[in-house]
Amino acid sequence: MTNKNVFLKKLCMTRSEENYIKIIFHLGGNTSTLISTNAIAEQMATKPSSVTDMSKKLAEKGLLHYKRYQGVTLTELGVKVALSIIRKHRLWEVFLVEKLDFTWDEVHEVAEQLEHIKSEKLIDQIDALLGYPKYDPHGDPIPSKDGEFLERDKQLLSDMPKQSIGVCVGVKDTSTPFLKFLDKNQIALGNTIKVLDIEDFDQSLSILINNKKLNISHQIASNLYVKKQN
Amino acid sequence: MTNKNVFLKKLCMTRSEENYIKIIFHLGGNTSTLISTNAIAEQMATKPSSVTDMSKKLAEKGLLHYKRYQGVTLTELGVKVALSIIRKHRLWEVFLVEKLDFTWDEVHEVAEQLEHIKSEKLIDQIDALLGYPKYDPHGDPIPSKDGEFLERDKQLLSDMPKQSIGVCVGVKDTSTPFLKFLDKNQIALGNTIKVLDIEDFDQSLSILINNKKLNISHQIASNLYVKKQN
DNA sequence: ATAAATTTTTAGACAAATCTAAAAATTGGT
DNA sequence: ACCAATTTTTAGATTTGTCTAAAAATTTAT
Ligand SMILES: [Mn+2]
Ligand SMILES: [Mn+2]
Ligand SMILES: [Mn+2]
Ligand SMILES: [Mn+2]
Repeated sequence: MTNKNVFLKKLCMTRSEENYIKIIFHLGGNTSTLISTNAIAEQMATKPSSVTDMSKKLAEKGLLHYKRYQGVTLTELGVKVALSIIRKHRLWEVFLVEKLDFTWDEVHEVAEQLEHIKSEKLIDQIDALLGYPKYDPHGDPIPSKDGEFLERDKQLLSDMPKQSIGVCVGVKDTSTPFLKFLDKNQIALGNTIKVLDIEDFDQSLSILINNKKLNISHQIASNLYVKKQN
Repeated sequence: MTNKNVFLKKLCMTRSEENYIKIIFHLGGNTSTLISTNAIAEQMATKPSSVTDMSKKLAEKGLLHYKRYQGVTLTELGVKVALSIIRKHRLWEVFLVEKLDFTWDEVHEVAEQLEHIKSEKLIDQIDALLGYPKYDPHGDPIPSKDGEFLERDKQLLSDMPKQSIGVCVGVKDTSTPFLKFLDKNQIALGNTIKVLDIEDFDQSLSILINNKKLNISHQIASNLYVKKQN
């Protein structure tokens, strides 16, 4: 067991603290970019004053660097914690889809709860049961036990040129309406998509998927990730 | 969906409230027996004054009957809530043992967390995945979705007469030391036990299990449930 | 450079769940 | 029936995480 994992074990984090760390990570706090109080407040659906209070507490605990009026960045330890929560969230999502017949628009809400369960054995066994999956149902990468993960080579469908071909590998928007729309139009991860045409007027696309022609708006295309075929 | 299940859905219960309801049920609050403030405090590892506060809140919510200085009993709704938590707890315990290779002494701690996850679909799918089990790893019955469950025909091994035969169906003590002791001596649920002799001096038993003779103390026998063979 | 707008922090309050200490009610022994 | 012991409740304080309103710092615009 690494030295960092020992710290992880001793740290006792409340559910609220864990949610702050996770959201700061998603806002880019893993790099040295400073994350603003307001940005965190918006994501947490809370007030900036609450964020300030929590930032002080998390800095005290060694999870982030906080300078008044500047913003925060995660410490190395903070990144570790963030990755461990994201790992749990995404593994539970896979579990729900693979083992319990959940649809990909139902899993997020439940995973938000399950990600806070404290048991190292539990999540490692779930990982094993699932065969150590690399990606969650939305195409997002699952960090390994020691925090490693590969960001996939992907781009937005809306950034693909005419006549190019790609494989659908993820979604940017994970809202139920968007995912239901994809289901209705039989667009799923793994499908091959060819961009037939892009309309000058509104950037809407004509694509070939499942051997069928389909017209989709720019907004749809800008929320679908594909891996370009060379 | 029954009328009561509709109530269950609307009720939003905190983790602490759920734990109080569960413990009151286990103390016998499903009958009309009054449960004392002190008894609840002891089980909850909290102070009587805290129990009084919570009793008022839960009575306000319609989950229990509370009369000052008298004690509490669960309402019909309170019993429903208790059974739904116990159902979740025990199903998760089965899941951990059957699907994730947990041992029967490891499951309780994790189930204490998992029992509070809010998702009807989640627990119903776990139930289905497990093949609708009737008993948990410790031999305790699992309430069905609508709160029905059979208490098993069982008695303590220490209450069995000489020469009688029974099948081990449950444990009274679920502590790790006791369960580890049973593992070490290869005593498991489902095993047939014959009482060969009972020592007058200390009530220790000589039993036949797995075709081997074994001596166990009265304390061990008084924490093992068996179903008597006719 | 100064003023205006925005962001962030502070100060003080609140709800939930807990605690301690003291008061009130109940129970039990004689 | 009385006193003493026990149980239970009340009153007031504490911690966590949040809020509002006001003050302070920073950023943007003129
Ligand atoms: Mn998610
Ligand atoms: Mn996801
Ligand atoms: Mn248990
Ligand atoms: Mn059990």
